[in-house]
Amino acid sequence: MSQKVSIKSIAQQIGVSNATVSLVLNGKEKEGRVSKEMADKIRQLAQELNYKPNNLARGLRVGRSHTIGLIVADISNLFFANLAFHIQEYAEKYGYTVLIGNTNESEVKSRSITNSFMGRQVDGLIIVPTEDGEDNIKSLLDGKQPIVLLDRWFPNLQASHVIVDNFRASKKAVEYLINEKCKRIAFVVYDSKLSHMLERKRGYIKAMEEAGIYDPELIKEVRYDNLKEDINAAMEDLLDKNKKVDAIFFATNSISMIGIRKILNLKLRIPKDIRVVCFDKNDFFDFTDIPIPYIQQPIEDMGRKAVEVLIEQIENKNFAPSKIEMFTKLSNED
Amino acid sequence: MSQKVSIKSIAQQIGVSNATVSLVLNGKEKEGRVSKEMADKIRQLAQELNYKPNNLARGLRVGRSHTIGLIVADISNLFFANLAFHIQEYAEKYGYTVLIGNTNESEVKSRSITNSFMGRQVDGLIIVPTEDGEDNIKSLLDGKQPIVLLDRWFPNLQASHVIVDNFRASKKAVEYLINEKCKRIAFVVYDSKLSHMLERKRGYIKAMEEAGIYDPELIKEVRYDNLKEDINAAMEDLLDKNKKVDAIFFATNSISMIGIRKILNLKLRIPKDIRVVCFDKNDFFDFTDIPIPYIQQPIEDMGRKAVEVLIEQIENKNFAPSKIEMFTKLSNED
DNA sequence: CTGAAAGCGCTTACAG
DNA sequence: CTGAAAGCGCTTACAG
Repeated sequence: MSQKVSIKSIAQQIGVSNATVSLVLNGKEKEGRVSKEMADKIRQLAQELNYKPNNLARGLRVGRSHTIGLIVADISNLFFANLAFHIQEYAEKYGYTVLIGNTNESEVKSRSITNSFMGRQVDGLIIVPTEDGEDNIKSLLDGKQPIVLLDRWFPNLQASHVIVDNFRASKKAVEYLINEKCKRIAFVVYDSKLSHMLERKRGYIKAMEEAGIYDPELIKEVRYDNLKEDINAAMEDLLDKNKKVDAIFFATNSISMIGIRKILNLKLRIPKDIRVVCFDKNDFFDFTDIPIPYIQQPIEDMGRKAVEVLIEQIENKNFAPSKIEMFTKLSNED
Repeated sequence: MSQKVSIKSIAQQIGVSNATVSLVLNGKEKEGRVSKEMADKIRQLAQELNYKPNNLARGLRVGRSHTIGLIVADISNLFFANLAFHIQEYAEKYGYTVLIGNTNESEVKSRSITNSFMGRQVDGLIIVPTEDGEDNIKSLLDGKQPIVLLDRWFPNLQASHVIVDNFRASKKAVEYLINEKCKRIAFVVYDSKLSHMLERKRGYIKAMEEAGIYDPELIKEVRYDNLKEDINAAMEDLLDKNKKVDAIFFATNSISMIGIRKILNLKLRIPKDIRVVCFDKNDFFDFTDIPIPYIQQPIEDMGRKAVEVLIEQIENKNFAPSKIEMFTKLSNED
């Protein structure tokens, strides 16, 4: 029943044109110079009939859907879930609805989601790109599609992005450990060519080199699609007495999650036997006396900025790309 | 550029009608009895021009958007994030895209999301309803809108739902504690009239009564919008020596998260000083030697069922409501 | 085998 | 002050 109420049906009942009803219902009665009485009559009937505008039709007509697509690696990862939450909140504030897609770090999946979202006429995309995603992003850019990359970006592309100071953060985290007298600091990181991983690795190496204690053997690269096994193997290797590793820096929350569990399973104590620092926090940090300093990302601000930059682009197609790098801090500093 | 490729432009370039192009591109050439040559020609040009169908327009015409709305309390809560993940996966399998909204347990927010989603012509809704949501659900039902309630439901409404065996699970959890010789078992639960909370409370009371150890003072109700303070106060009261509480059953993961932290802050040991059982797990359970049995919900299956039931309804409007109650188990049983 | 037309619900020039 | 018409991109009867 109520589904059937359209501008047309209201117009017919009152005996007025569709245009008049549309004008009034969009609060543009002044432009249309509709009489106050008629406007009130229309509004009242619309209310009575419980009229709900069809935004699909509106979008088709005005060429804008007021929908944005958000493409993340995995919404069930806390980092992305929090990002998604804030992105939705801010998008809503600006009158946009958010479609969410999960790539699971697969570029094939990423493309199919992109296509599906484009088919749904999203006005723009916020994308956490995958490792082989550069070509796809490039063609979106070429097609003048408003996009903003999030968390990761491609140095060769003129795409807007919102990221954190991965190099600096990583370097600081390692320097903190060095300051705490650690000499053999290991680094567990994704085997990935993505910018954020490369930068975190570069920060680690830089700090180690400056301290004159860099040893490539202390870097362990793990694969996303074999994560648990790779991390466990890496940890067993690193924690071998002969390696004399006295600290481990984990490059992401998903890695630290598994890595720390392994340390505890091996009955090693943190920080007595080994020190630990992580990029990003995990929920469980709050539930333990174990001191685990971590690099804090400004998740809400990242989400907000991503939305704002995207909407700027949507509403002004000639907007120059915004490249935003946000600051992180170590959880134990002020 | 590429945005501009439509069925019409393809039709014009080839010199054929829109209908023919539409038929071919939808693989309905047999129905239209289009010649193989023409069909190939059309397909090829569509490919060359990188034609992407406009699903908004299609949806407007056929009266189905192939979009479903998912309304949860908070996507940054792990339970809902996991549900959302699986719901998206299954929805995609059936060719549906998912819109996600967060109510933060506010019925006002819930209504505004519902309205927004309806305006976007979702084909159906999967809803985790809020406390005062019954009226709103009822009117959706009256409007023949396909919906399925998730996690919580309203006994008085003929609405499809996917829930778990809250009463039984709760009773079993308490019986487990009783079996472990606990006598003063407390229960921390939301102050809520929602079905799942009432059932969990009923299960607790039933088990306590059967054992002849029920004491209303052992039940603490906490408010969603003052969660941390209420739980901390409740815990301090319960853990007062005079109360002799020897076990606590937490009714949700969000409650146990704060409650357990409080126990640890008070330097009490689990299970030595106090035993704990939870509804739902938290990430950090894996990172501690503390034994915390919890009631395991079949999250993926819940998501899958919700999608399947909804799509059944969408595709067959006369489908009778499906009321699905799924089994949980205690994490330490087989 | 294919075209012409109508219509989904809406908005926006244009005309009077 | 208001109406008639066109058109967003698509699909579906209908006609030939």
